[in-house]
Amino acid sequence: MDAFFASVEQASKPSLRGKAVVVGGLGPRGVVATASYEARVFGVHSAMPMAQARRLAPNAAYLTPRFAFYRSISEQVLGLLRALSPLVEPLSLDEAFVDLEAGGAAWDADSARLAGARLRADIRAVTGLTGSVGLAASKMLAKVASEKAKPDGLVLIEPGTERALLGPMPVRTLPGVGPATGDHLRRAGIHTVDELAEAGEDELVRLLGKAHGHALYAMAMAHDERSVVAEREAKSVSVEDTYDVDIHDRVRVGMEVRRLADRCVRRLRAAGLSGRTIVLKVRRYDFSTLTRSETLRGPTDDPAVVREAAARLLGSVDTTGGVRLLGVGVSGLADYTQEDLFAQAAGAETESLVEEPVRGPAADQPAPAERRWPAGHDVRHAEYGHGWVQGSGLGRVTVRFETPGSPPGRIRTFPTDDPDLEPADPLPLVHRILPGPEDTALSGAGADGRVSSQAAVEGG
DNA sequence: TCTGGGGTCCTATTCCAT
DNA sequence: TCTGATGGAATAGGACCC
Repeated sequence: MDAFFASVEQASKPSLRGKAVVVGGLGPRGVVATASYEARVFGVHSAMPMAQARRLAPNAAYLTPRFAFYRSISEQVLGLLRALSPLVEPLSLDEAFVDLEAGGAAWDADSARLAGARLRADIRAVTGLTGSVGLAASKMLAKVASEKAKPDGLVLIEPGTERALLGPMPVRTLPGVGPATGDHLRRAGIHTVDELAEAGEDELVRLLGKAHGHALYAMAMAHDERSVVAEREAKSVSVEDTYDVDIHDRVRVGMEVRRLADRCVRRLRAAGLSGRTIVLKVRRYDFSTLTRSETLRGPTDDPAVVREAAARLLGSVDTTGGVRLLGVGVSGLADYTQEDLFAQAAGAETESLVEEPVRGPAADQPAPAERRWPAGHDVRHAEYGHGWVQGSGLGRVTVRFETPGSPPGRIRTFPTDDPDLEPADPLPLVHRILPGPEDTALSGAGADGRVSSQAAVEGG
């Protein structure tokens, strides 16, 4: 999906269409999650500190992400992909691999192109958003193709043309080559994919280590046999918070670690999992990051056990000077049903004591006397109807009243505690006009394939 | 300028068991 | 019993991805 978060916001909010939109954390230490293409013109891009984005594009709209809404749209798109093939591998909310051949949706270049074009049209019809499609014989090449395709395009890499296409590209275009590997290679005089191939496998292994070296050489040769795997099981669950200002107080640090442990356990349980290894993450005032971990005798999903382990781990790190981020994670995951019976029995008493305060809504936020109005989130006003928060502060909240189907709306300002104003759920982006059954049916032309064909639907 | 949150995978080191 | 080789698990850190 193209500039996914920002595009969703533009589709939701008519007044933002064609304008610079930046979605990300709005706190003093936020970073950009997605910038609309209009905002990218000013040099704003993902992972950039928000403060810098604001200097570059002071007039852009700045919004906090609405992950639940993005997830629901992502599910709609995944539904379209699964109609093409049972082999769909999501990479993130806005990106997935599809094995078109396995689904019989494509068997050669022409049928793949057709399926890709149909898919793009269907994505637009169902979500109102644009997606880009990369078609090629492997995951790696499909990804490269989808990068070239966006925004709002389709690129197919013809079998046989792969090496010629990749050769002149900078090494950084290969997935898995980030800043560190890029620098490493540059210092060795390797700038393009051709130069990677020329360097040879042994040299790359010497430079980058065994796994990375072999993988990179294979990619440079346009060689990638990895298959599309539909269901990958989670290997870890973690939560972390960056604080607006560094925490110096040890007691406060301890409290935060406990809260994070509880949040992590709630996520763990919601997924029906338990885990054996508890990980504490600490980012200090100077951005140095360290982790400490402890492996239990068996998997647990007991909040008290995770809290205690996290607290023990905290004891082994020096936090003088201040802490900017804390995180708690659990890995070594097991099915909930494999839970140690002894721990469950023992937990029966402690848990009810322990968990109640955890679940309480007020447990996390000390005293949310004031209602929160995050920028970009939906609201409903008794008189003016549906709108979204443009901004808030100083006891006031500014709302723009408009909906996906309306013309750009008007702005009004209210006291933050106005009883007529309440948070609302997002409205669907596409108002369906009596959806006929064939509207979404889109089954790939049934046939079995020979030529391997992968598609990546991709965002940016 | 001042760096999020949620993950995956790889590497090096240490420890322990055989 | 001491020593060494080997290998797996645990631990810590780092690169990378969206």
